[in-house]
Amino acid sequence: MCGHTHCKMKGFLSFLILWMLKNKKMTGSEITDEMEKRKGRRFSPGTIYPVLKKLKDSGLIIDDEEKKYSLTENGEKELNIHIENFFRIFWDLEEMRKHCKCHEHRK
Amino acid sequence: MCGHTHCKMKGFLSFLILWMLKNKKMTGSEITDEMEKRKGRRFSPGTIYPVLKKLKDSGLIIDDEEKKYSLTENGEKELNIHIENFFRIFWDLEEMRKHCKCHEHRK
DNA sequence: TCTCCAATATCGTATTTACGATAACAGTTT
DNA sequence: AAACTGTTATCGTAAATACGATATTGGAGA
Repeated sequence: MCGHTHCKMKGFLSFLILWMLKNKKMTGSEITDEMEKRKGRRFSPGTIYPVLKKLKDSGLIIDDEEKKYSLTENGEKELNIHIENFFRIFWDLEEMRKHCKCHEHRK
Repeated sequence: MCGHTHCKMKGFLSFLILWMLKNKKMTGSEITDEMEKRKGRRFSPGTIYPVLKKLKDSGLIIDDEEKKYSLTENGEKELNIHIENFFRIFWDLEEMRKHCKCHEHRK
């Protein structure tokens, strides 16, 4: 997939994890699977779990006996802030989408 | 602006610069100004100019006598790839926007 | 020409993000 | 209990991204 390009756009993994957990409790491996669908490439465990640990230590997510993670109240607040920022930065997303005629992925 | 949060979401600066240049020739300082509007915070010159240099060295952008940068053909191609990837990763943006009732920033 | 000023550029470093390898752990099956 | 398997977790390191300070450049005006 995605050929060799120059800007790698690192840096929205924890944001996406928060977003995914907003909709559904998930385990680490479920998160890994879902991320793969989005990115096209599989993140290594050495990427996912440290992020989960960081988010947990920061009090943004918690896990239950089954290792299913979900958002805390703070996590929810922080997610909202991030979404706000995100749409301020990318305020012209619609134009961008039109530009490349991006056919809805995954509908 | 944006209070202290945990995930910093670095990593879309060169992407955004390519996108901005798609629409309009710009100088370094114009790019800095525009980025400030998006991010809410001013990037330091030590951030902007190295990125411009990298993009130029990679043949994605060129500058004219007036130091106005614009996309090359390769730059255009690469931008399109990035946009494709972007919308695959964030395929559920609409849901996200609805979720936070993000009032359109900036018209 | 000389001075001033903003824009541009570079340097060294800090921080963040991600990787690969490997280890610990839990549940199943034999 | 022992071996197997997939998930979870940690460690050290590499790469990407951004910062702050500083240097350089190129006019505009005195």
